[in-house]
Amino acid sequence: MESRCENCIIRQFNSLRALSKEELIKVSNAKTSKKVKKGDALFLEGQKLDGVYCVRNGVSKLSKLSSNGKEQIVKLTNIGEIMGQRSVIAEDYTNLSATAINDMEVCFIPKEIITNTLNTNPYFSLEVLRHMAHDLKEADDVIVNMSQKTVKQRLAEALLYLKENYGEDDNGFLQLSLSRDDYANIVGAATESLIRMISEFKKKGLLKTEGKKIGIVNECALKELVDGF
Amino acid sequence: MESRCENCIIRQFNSLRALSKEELIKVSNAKTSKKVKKGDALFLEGQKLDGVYCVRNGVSKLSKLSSNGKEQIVKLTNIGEIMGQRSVIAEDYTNLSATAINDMEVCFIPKEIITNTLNTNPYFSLEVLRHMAHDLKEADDVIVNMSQKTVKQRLAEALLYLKENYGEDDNGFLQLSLSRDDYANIVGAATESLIRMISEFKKKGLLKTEGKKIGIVNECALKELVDGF
DNA sequence: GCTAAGAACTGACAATTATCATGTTTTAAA
DNA sequence: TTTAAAACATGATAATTGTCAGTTCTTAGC
Repeated sequence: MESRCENCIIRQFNSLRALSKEELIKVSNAKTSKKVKKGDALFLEGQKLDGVYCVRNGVSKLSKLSSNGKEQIVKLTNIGEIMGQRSVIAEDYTNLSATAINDMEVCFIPKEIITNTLNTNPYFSLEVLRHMAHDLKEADDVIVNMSQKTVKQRLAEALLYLKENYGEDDNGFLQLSLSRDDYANIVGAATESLIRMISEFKKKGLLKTEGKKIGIVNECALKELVDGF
Repeated sequence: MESRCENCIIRQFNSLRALSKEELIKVSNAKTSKKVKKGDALFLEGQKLDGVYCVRNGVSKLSKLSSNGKEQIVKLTNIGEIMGQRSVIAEDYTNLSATAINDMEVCFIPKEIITNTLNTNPYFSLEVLRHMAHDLKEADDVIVNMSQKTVKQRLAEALLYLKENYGEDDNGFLQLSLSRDDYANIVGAATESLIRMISEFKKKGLLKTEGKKIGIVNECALKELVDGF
């Protein structure tokens, strides 16, 4: 009982919305659905991708290993996002690994369909271009944050981002629950440093925790922290 | 005595090579040439661009101010590169400032020409897409470097990059001469720290300096430094 | 429910990097 | 050529962040 792209609301959020009905039918016929368990990899850095992944459900982290063996998370995906575009377009190995943070449903679209459509439908190209332009801008922002902000500021920013993008549960805890390790790899700090910072925020009444769950208590204070007090 | 894009070798290096003869003629008729003095800005962060700049000569830095007032250099341009694409495509304000590092000659191409061509020539779109994909990959690499490598490693990497991309003069000094401030803003460190590091490298026989000029003496040692000794 | 594995956490300490203060050299303009 | 401004450089010190060594808490599998 496969669902059809033509009826999929999610495509409104990504570049597939630029496709004509005929093109969508082609995509739908070629695509395969896939379930990915929490913790499993969708693809690994350095692999060659045969297509792109469209996220129907769940969240994944895009990360890269540095030469010292530490992981750096470059981006978290949202529902509707397409992963692996960069690599397919540049006909290049992926520069990032994708790992499911919670259980995911994704659709795999073979690269031939994508490249064909890019060659024939300029609206699609343009749409992909816009998305990539957006990613590039965000990447620039991350660069500046990494080099100019303290771990404290980057953590504050990350927490606000998580609330903004993935929401919170009924008890005011962040919906997306990451390990402390993941937090450290987003912020770009040692896990111990990160944990200490969370404790500090908790002591100051900015956060609350319950097991691995984290909740934002004083959002304003966090926002002030982001641009140095 | 304006030169014509049709005869310009430089376009081989950028996405304009995907244009047909007729399209090139249109571009050439619409473009204006411009000289930019060392230190002058081509555009500023937050501006709306009416077109893109094609670099004929000289080098510029693309940078962003962080909230603490420090500048972070995100990228140095090469000859043939097109600046401002991201902003024109996303119909967005620029997220970066562009400043000439030495005297430059650039061609300004109005955005209407660019967007029109994007809408009608899928090869052009694809070519732009490839370039943007490449930039995105590089940006990811910078993120990882910023968060996982030490200042020492990032400096070593920057120096090797400068040699690789802009060459050295007859006496073995880097052709592109940057201020210590610029180095600090590339590497993402305080200027004093950066200067200290250069002194250290010099003491260890990795570099030589003469005024502001820097020359690489022991390239192998620098390369080893990049991935932790 | 018990238990082992792995997260989460804490402390002590070391390394890295920033800041402030100050002196020296270079550069460019009068 | 002089001179003021800017760039370069160094020392002393403080702040930030990482590392190592360990303890406690959680959780999944038996």
